[in-house]
Amino acid sequence: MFLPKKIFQFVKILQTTTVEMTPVVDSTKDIHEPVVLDEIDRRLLEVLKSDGRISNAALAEAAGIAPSTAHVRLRSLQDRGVVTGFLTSIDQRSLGLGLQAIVGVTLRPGARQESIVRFSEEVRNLPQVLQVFFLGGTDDFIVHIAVADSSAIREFVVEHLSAQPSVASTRTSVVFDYHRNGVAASFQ
Amino acid sequence: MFLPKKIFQFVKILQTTTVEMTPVVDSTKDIHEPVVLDEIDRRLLEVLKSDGRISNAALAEAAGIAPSTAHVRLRSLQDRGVVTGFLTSIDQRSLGLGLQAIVGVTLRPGARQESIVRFSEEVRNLPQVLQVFFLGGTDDFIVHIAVADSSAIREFVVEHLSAQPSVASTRTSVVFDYHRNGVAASFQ
DNA sequence: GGTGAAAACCACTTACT
DNA sequence: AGTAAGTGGTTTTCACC
Repeated sequence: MFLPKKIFQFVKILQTTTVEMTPVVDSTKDIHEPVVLDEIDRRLLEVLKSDGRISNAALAEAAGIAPSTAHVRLRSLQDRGVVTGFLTSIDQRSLGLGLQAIVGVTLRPGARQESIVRFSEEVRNLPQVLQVFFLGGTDDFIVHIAVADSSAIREFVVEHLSAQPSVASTRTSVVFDYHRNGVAASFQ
Repeated sequence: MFLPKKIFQFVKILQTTTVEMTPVVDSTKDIHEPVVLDEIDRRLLEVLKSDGRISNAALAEAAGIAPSTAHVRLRSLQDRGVVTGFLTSIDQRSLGLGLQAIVGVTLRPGARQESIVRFSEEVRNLPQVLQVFFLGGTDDFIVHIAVADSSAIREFVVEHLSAQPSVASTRTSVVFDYHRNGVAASFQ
């Protein structure tokens, strides 16, 4: 050994330290640390929930704080993952999609996990699809779609759902009325 | 605005258990005049759909038009009812609502219309409720809720759904995963 | 309907408490 | 963590094409 014993030990400590720190940093990505929201945060969210395009000045006034504070607060909410995006509510009829439906899908028990994953990813990226809920219960997932007419519903179900080997059955219900109170973030 | 008229029509359809969609479209009162969207409108909507807080300047550039034009266009889309609002997507866990569920509700055939109307209006304004779909099919409507834990699901179902005399049965499914492509406007 | 220019307005940073 | 002030940029109007 060319290094004195003391230095060798020191290096060892450094190596140990490095090895210990790395997993801690990595795991923080997955572990959801609890977000603490105070009264002002909640007031900001309450306003933003239904008016995502409000100006910072108006938002500040609604929450009773200075505009600069509101600005910092909102960015903090985004950084902490509380606010995950700003969306525009669009009347589907205007897009020529005057009919909405809920399709419940039951998968075959024997379906391979990989094919289910690939299938669900395909489904949720189809243009007709507004939302997909993956469930534990009777249905394995339900799909909320907007289409032009009833034949387009049938077309969607036959082409993209029933045709899949993983799918055991589907159950379609026409949406007669729809009401939304808030927008939940997609699961990460 | 809760538009009792529409609900009444919906209830009527349910009671006759005939899946007819024609009566739902109100042909007597406000006929929905067709909205014509050109290519620029569609480009604006495509951008706004997933970024409701984009600056007017950036929106204009994305659509290849002048900021002043984009401004007029967007206001026109709002005036014509194509864009019905700007919303903020909020992570429900941050609000202490770490569990989501879908509850399918079947109504008793003999339930009186008035009680059903009052009931549905109550349900859709509950704080736990994210969305309500009124359906023609097995379930009469389904409710998407976000709550703190599984006991809160049970509490919600028992207190606000099962307790109602109009309700014949409920079917609850826990949401394991959720994906949203766009936000549809609540039916008017 | 689309645009450029001007005025009003706002976002965002900095310095300070 | 909150605020006030400043500046650089943006929204919004309007006359004109």
